[in-house]
Amino acid sequence: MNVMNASPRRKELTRLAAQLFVQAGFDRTTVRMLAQEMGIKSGSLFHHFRDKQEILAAVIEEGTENALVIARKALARCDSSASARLHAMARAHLETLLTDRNAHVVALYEWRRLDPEARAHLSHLRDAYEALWEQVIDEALAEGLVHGDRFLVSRFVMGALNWTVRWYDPDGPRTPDELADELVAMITRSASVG
Amino acid sequence: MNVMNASPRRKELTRLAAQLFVQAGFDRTTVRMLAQEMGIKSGSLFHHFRDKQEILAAVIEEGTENALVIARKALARCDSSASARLHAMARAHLETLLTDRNAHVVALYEWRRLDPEARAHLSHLRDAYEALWEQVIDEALAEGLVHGDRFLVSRFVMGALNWTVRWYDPDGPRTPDELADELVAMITRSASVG
DNA sequence: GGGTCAACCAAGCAAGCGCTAGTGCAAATG
DNA sequence: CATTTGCACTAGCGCTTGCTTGGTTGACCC
Repeated sequence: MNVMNASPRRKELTRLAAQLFVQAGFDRTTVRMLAQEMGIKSGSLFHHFRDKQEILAAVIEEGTENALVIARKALARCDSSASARLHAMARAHLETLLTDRNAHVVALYEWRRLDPEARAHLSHLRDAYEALWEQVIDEALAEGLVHGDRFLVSRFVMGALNWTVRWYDPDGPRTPDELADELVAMITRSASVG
Repeated sequence: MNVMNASPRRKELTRLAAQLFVQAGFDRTTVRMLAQEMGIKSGSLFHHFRDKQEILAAVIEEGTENALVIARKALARCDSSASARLHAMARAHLETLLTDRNAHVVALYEWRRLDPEARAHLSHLRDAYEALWEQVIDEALAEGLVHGDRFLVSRFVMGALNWTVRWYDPDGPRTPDELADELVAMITRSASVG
């Protein structure tokens, strides 16, 4: 068995697994389906992953890590105004959500199927990501760009953004960036009112 | 077999099923688990429901119907200003979401497990509910209470509200009504800016 | 050119799954 | 009274599931 390394083969298999998990759901995706999609036999799967659970964990882990990387890059790239940083985070969030869509849909909908150990490990990753958001929201509150409770605002914003995976059509008229800007506009027009 | 009637017994079973579906997920909830929780044997289950799918459909149907009823009542009760109606919808949404929580969590997370026929039927119910929202948002746009695209605003708002099932703690300091008012405040402070 | 090792395969086990068939029985119905 | 109906039972069929086992292949290494 191949322990927990990150071979290129494993990455490819993880990507394929994410796709199937989205199409059929984790529980209804059988190891035989996974193997067939990967062009191997079901037994061979367990050379790459300890068990089916580990495949799920791998999918979610990679998606969340990508989200973290992209958000940090976006923040490093923009200037330090609260407005710019808020826009950057919203755009980065939708960028990962919609390009790495499969992995994130799995993370959103199959989280409860993780066993306790995997959930604990991945919780830390997710918390690190959410901490970025709360930090940016804090800055926006301090500049008077938005109003309200820091906890509530960040929850509402993330809810609105994550919900997009249920209705957004990449072939439609709107780009993810436009979406992000619209949301930020919706909650920041209040700025000059106080 | 008991066709599709709505006996009180069946309602009670549906409520219990919703609870189990939330705890374990639809696919991992076996008919034996359902039967045990209901105090009968697994075979007897199929006297009340045609198959397992029908139990899922019943759970979601009842939750959505309740949501519709409560939202309509709330709109009928409040005065006709866009602000009042917006608050009423948000409060009604959180009221159903958090009191009928099990059914709505199932609707949100297990929707894809419905077979095509059930999905088609329930889609109409859900569309009727969302139409209420879009109507109220339209009125708010017309009064200049909120700004932006009607489609986007309603999606963002419903996303923010539905996301609450993931983090809201009924034993915490905030009431659902406070939550609803905070969200409405977040998107309407922009009113006097234009 | 023997040894190593990741990658794969064929075959199948034990457990659990949704669901059916056939029956018992008390209350409602004529 | 006889019959129907509603609800529950027991027993188990037929199938799928995640995973294991034991072995083969071919590329690379000293």
